[in-house]
Amino acid sequence: MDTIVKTIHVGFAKPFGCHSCRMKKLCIPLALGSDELDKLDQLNALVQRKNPLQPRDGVFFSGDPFTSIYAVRSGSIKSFCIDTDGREQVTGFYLPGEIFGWDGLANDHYQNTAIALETTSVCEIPYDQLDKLGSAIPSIKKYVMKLISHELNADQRLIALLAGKSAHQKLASLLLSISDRLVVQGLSPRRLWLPMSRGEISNYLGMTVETVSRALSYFQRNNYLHVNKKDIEILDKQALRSLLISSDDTE
Amino acid sequence: MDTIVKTIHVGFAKPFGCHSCRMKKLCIPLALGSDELDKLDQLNALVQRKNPLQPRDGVFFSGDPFTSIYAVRSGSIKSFCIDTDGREQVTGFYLPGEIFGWDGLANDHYQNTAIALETTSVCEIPYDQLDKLGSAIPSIKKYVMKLISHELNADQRLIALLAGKSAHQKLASLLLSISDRLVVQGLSPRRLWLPMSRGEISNYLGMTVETVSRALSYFQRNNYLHVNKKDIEILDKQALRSLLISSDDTE
DNA sequence: AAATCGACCTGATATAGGTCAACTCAGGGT
DNA sequence: ACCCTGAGTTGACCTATATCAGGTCGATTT
Repeated sequence: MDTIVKTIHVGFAKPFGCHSCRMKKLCIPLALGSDELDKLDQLNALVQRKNPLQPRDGVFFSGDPFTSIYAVRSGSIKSFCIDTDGREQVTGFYLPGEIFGWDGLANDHYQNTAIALETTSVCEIPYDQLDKLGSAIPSIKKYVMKLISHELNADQRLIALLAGKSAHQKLASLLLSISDRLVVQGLSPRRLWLPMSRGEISNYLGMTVETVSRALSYFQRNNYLHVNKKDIEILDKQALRSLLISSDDTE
Repeated sequence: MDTIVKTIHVGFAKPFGCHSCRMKKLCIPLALGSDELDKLDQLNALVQRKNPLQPRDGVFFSGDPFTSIYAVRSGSIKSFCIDTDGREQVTGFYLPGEIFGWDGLANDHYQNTAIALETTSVCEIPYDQLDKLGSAIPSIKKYVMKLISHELNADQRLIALLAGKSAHQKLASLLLSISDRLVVQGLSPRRLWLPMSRGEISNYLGMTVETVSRALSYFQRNNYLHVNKKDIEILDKQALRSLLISSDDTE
């Protein structure tokens, strides 16, 4: 089966390429203006679709030479680094249509390790080729800058969250963020499946597993959510949002 | 006086340009390889040296259209954003030779506000011109990417700090970071002047003023530091470092 | 089906750091 | 010289969250 797919891929225009990818509305092809859609082939040519990853499989590891950025096609990715005292710090979760791997740019080596949280497929986009394409197509170049800068903004939002918010606020913020990102994929904003463990959530948000668990129970008790393991249904999105806009955390 | 300086600037090579800037070893000119130093004039041509800023003066404000990045020439800058609940969150401090303003790239508008912490002079580098120069000089383009990516890495270090470290560790980390950054300026790593208030430090590190104050007192009691208002002398750098590598926080 | 294991939840207790309040000190204005 | 004002420090107290210690449940192995 695998070899058949490979056979089809090799050679001419890839039938399963960016053209037919259900993420094309979110991903790099978005860089192309409507008058440049003919250039999609050029973009498509440099994207390497990888074999599916199993849970815990790595995409790249801290210290690896930086070669490429990656787009999530399906599944999900967590990235993390090991800080000075050997502790693992989760720095991001990436869902379908999202791009990761920029952190390697500064030192030509990835700072983070990126692993699959579930069965996941990613597209590899070699950076030097993307860069060349950027020189030829200004809209690509501009879009690349935007993607990086977007990552910067995401990190700064996380900084504000970690520096200033309570456990309930942090968790509400993460759930709402995931919900929003499911919406742009065309999925329901109410039902969500958390691909990461409680431990990974707690690490990302700078708290303990117990606190995450208790916060989820609290949200459930107050009918903000219905929680069933990693399956979450948002019952009262407004309540979660209001946790964030005021400091009113009281029941 | 102002007009005289302007007159001198206009026309040919600027006598106070990048050539003579004492930060040129740290700043954008670093992008040029030794065989490209003749191109420094091109770079120099697009840099606009601004009049000195007074404390609290803004360089740009959240929401302003993104036009330029900025380099600190002397003095210091803090950048901050206002998050969902109206709270101010400090996202960075910038010392001489450091570049700020990248966060505007994502939305063509600055997300942060940047203000001077003391009497400060900055150089404005219009982004579209820098970008054009990048197309002509590959080393510039590469360097620009590195600068942005550096900012990403800095944010991720801050995330790890905020998510996982104690108050003592956070403060030690900031002090060591500032010390390191003074060294690259050729200044003493032991004596430092903190241009920001205790409140700004505490906000940046996600804690309260009182805790910052107590942590400084603790460091002083243990002869890690000598503290005199904003004047800090590092007496035992190794002790501060060891706070970071193990979780051994005990006296 | 018994045993093992890992992820998650919950309760009891401890503590780091937040909150509140008082005080000092250094400018700056009049 | 006097009062303000705002930044910083310190102490007393309190609370959100960490820590510790069992539990439950479901999946996997034997």
